[in-house]
Amino acid sequence: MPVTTRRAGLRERKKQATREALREAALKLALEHGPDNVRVDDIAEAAGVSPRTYNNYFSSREQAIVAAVTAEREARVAAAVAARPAHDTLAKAVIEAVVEQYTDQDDPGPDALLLITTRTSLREVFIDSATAIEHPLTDAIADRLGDPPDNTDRHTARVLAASVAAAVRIALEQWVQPATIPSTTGAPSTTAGPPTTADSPTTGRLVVLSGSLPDLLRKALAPLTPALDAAEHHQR
Amino acid sequence: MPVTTRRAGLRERKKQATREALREAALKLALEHGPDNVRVDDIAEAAGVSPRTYNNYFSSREQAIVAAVTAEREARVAAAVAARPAHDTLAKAVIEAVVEQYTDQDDPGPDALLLITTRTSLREVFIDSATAIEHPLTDAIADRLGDPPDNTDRHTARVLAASVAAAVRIALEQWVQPATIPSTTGAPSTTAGPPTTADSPTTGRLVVLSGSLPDLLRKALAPLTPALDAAEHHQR
DNA sequence: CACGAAACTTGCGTACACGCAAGTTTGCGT
DNA sequence: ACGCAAACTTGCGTGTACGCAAGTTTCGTG
Repeated sequence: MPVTTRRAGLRERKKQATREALREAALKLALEHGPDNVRVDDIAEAAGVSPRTYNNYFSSREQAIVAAVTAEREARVAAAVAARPAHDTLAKAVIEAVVEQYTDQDDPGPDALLLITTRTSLREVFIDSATAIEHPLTDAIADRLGDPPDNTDRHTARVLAASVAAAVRIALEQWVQPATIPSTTGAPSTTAGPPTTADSPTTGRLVVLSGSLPDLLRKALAPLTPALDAAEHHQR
Repeated sequence: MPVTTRRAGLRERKKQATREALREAALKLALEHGPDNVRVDDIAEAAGVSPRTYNNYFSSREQAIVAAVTAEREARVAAAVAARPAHDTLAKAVIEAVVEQYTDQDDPGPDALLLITTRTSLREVFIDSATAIEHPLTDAIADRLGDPPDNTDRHTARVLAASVAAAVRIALEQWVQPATIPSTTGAPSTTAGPPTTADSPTTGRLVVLSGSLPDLLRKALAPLTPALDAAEHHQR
């Protein structure tokens, strides 16, 4: 092994480079030509890989664009929880870590956010991206609860992490909500009819980000505080 | 309007009939020829509709098969919560309703369950089906909390419902888990490589349903009890 | 330093999802 | 009873997802 490979393998770095290239190419093209006028072939070409390779990294066209905005928040949230002082309540640690990581976003740029909030499919993927924190967060919470590392169950930690993820999801949902929607409460297949047309096609940026994200996050996480506290007290 | 149309419109009934026909056709064919040897065209043909219509009812091939097993559990869970006696704790109402509805399943048949647990893609859709209870459950919980009906926020109810859904999802996940998996902790695109091969292709029914579903549900829901209780007390 | 295995890329082929613009059915108002 | 509008179905066309079986690169090891 020559000194040229400084850290953690060349392979891994190339992979990350490709991933980032795809992310940024996707976002750039989407901003330039509009999200619907970008085919995966374009993204792949702009990133210098084959279209097939694109799908080795992202399983849908929207994921790449959204990934450019969310970057690797999942891992960072979990790390932030672990980094909170030990005397913090579990509830406080989680809430502060989440708010912190979603606030000091490395500014995706307001244009990128507009892009995502405008198109329904992008909104959905963006909102669902919150569930990605579930697994890392499970580890972080289990750690704080003092769970034995070999314990494969970790019921409580898993449920709490999933609940936190769900709360974050709801906060994001409210944040990017296009003002007041008509109805659309049921499952995606409730109406069944082909009038599955768009929501606001050329309405042109009427979406307003309702409320500040930190506030929404705190409000959404507040109801979970009792559960987090209880888990903490019960465990020790 | 002649007396022939007895209740709730002919249109609606036809739609439900088509939906059910598709569900059952999908399950039947999947059981006969194996889940991979069934194309949507086959399902559509067996149900007597065009392939295009299939996608007006289900947005993926797996959804129809899973829907045949889960039927309309979402709505029934919400109804069950509303039906619990008024003196019940919110926590108790929710837990009992969930357990009840997932226990007295109109027996999908063990073969159907095996089918779902065997194939990874089916497992995923099945597990995700738990999130469908979120919206009905939000209404039911908001109702019990005495939220004003015009209140469009209902932060607490939404978060609690989402958390319950997440807990149910985790219980189902554990229930259909194929024994002990190696790792697979990260997001679906973490490994990135095309070695995206199957998990247990011809292993032939080695999956064992670990533990009884009611037990798993109660264990998963238990950590949320404090949050449910707190919401209830705070609201009145 | 060379070699073999494992990881990754890529082209190909197939199946799928879905917008669109007809054509058909249902249901409601008059 | 008639007719129109909304709901639903369907064929078509395009773009997308992904298994497979090469070809290529990386990496550990003797």
